[in-house]
Amino acid sequence: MAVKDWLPSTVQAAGVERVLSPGQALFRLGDRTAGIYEIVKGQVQMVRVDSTGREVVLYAAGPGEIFAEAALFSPTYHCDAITRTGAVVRLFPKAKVVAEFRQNPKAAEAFMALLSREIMRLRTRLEERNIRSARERILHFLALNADADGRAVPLHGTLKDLAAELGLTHEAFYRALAALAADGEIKRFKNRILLRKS
Amino acid sequence: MAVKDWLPSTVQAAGVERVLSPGQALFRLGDRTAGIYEIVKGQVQMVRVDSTGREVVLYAAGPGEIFAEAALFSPTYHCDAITRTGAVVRLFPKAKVVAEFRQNPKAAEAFMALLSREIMRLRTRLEERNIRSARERILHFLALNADADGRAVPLHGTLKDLAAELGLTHEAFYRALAALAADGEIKRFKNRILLRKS
DNA sequence: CGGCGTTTTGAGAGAGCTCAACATCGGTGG
DNA sequence: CCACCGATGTTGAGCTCTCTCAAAACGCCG
Repeated sequence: MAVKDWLPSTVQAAGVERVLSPGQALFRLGDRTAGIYEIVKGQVQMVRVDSTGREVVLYAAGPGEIFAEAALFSPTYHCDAITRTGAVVRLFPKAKVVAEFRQNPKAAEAFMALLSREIMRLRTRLEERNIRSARERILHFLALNADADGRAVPLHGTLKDLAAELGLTHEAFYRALAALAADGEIKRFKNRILLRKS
Repeated sequence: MAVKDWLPSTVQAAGVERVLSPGQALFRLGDRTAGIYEIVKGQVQMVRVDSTGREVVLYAAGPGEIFAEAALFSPTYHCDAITRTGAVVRLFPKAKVVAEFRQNPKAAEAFMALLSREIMRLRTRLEERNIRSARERILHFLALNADADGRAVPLHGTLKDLAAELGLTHEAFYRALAALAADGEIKRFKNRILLRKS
């Protein structure tokens, strides 16, 4: 998922960092596409303005994420990218990236594989959201994020972040977690959760 | 989105149709990957079995959708694909597709562009689900699916299907639609919805 | 120690879900 | 042509679950 794992070093070297202050736009709808971005720090929102002038958020990207991949295949951007809180991003120039893909099928394949995996991840998260019950949604997540042994689930960010990723308020999430622990379905630890043995 | 719009005709010609009866598996976890599939009719679920033996649905793909793209870049499948209701699918053999990508960078780029667009669509749908209110979620959808004029939204499947796509029960969806129409926010027609002029 | 963000628990209200009944539409066959 | 049937579309009533607002305990870091 991280850029360094798939982008050839020649292209990585061409990455340019840019610091954005709160409220600043990274690009606007109609701008000529510069390349793809990786978020180093902060958050960037993809925003479109609808016919009534209201802002519609397409997506909020966070640290480590790559976004505007579609820019590689379009002459202009199709939405605005704005950071509310300020952010640091790294730009990989379109020309470099596309040239690399053309002369190096391996790199192209690696990129396709990356995109495919991202699609799968997104579809899974979407399916997750179809589960109404907080309890069941959490179990769905845990089942799919368990280690090889199928029991230990490593936790990365804070629980609060995880609640947001699951589309729950943190209160509902904490309560459901507590209930699962009380029922013996899970055991909670510092940075991981253990699922009950079958 | 449809296969015929991006897949080179040489590869398209290699497509093989297959009819699945209800409950039948298209492939199983660990099977050698055969290629990518397009769903012609019916529905196919991607399923993984968790450590407790419970089935966890990763994704449910419907007519017109392409799935198992990741199979192109992996020797084996990472989940089961099963149809509950029966389905017709078309298989595009991995070897043909990959060979085409290697010798035809244009085809590879078209595929990357397709994947990128799918990612954007999925991210948008995910963002949509973060909107709790049925009314606001529907407005979000309408704003982003309006025609060039920004007012007319064409409807494709049934309203019931749309409700499911938005993650709402059809009742809640119908009610919210009725309320929007009553408030003059939208006007409903046979196969489209008109948004109120700004 | 002091301050900030996370984690936790409480109480209440509201929104959407569930179950249910009915209307409407399109297709099928007598 | 009409009766029938299934699926979609629509509305009602009640309930449950999550959200919201609130407050407090906890842990971490300067």
